[in-house]
Amino acid sequence: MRARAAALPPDRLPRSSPPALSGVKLASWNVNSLKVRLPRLLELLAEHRPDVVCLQETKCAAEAFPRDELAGAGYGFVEHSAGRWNGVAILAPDAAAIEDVVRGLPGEAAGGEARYLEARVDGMRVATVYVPNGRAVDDPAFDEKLAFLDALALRAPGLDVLAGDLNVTRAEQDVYDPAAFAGSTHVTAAERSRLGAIIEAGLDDAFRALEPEAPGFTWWDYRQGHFHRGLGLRIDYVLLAEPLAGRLTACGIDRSYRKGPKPSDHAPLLAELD
DNA sequence: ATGTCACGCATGGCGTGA
Repeated sequence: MRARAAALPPDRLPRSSPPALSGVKLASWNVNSLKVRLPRLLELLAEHRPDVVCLQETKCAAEAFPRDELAGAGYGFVEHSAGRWNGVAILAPDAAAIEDVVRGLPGEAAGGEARYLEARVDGMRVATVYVPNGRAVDDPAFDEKLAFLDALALRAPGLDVLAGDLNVTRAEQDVYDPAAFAGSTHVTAAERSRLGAIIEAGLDDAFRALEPEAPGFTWWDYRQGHFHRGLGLRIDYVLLAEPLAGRLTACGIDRSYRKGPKPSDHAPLLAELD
């Protein structure tokens, strides 16, 4: 190795020390129960070694968090939890590097639902979010979903990274069969315009920025073999403000975590910055 | 084709949410 390197012209010699700026790897995953998904999460941490992990639907009370197991995997965390429902968390290898934690989204109607958590990690203002499902367009929960998205758009300019389950498809290409979703939540103009406002606030859609054509589904219904039939939705996002957006080098969905034992109905989304 | 999964209790079966 040394002999080969020494044969290179001086300007192409390898650096004698690592570059001052190293890459950053981000992950976002709706785990649909941290307790049930812990083995798969530990698998993901070992395989990808992300620098920041945004989790949603932990469904885990704060006192029940698997602190020791995560520490054993080399991760610290902060969480915002509401017992059996919802729940979000941010993980990072150095717990002390997770600072200025804010639980809850300013302006949200039901802060006790534990759908939003912010922290500064490695100098980045990072938020993890689990937007309300909305149930049905004629349900009061749908109006609450729209109000939550409005509040998110107001907060967006203060963020460097917004990652999570937005429960909205950005466009028709993010839906396996738009006809099958006629009249449903997740595809309406009201929801999409609000997601558009979040992006317009300065947060780039990392996956779509790199993959203009790929479906990029992140969720598949557990029923009817939808995953194996390719019937999914793109409802999970990593959104990046500048200058991070300009450093984006890769973004993808690791569908292997939607397979195998005890999968979540969501697959993790991974992004790399140089 | 409301066909799966996860929660927690009115716990070994059901209501609720997704």
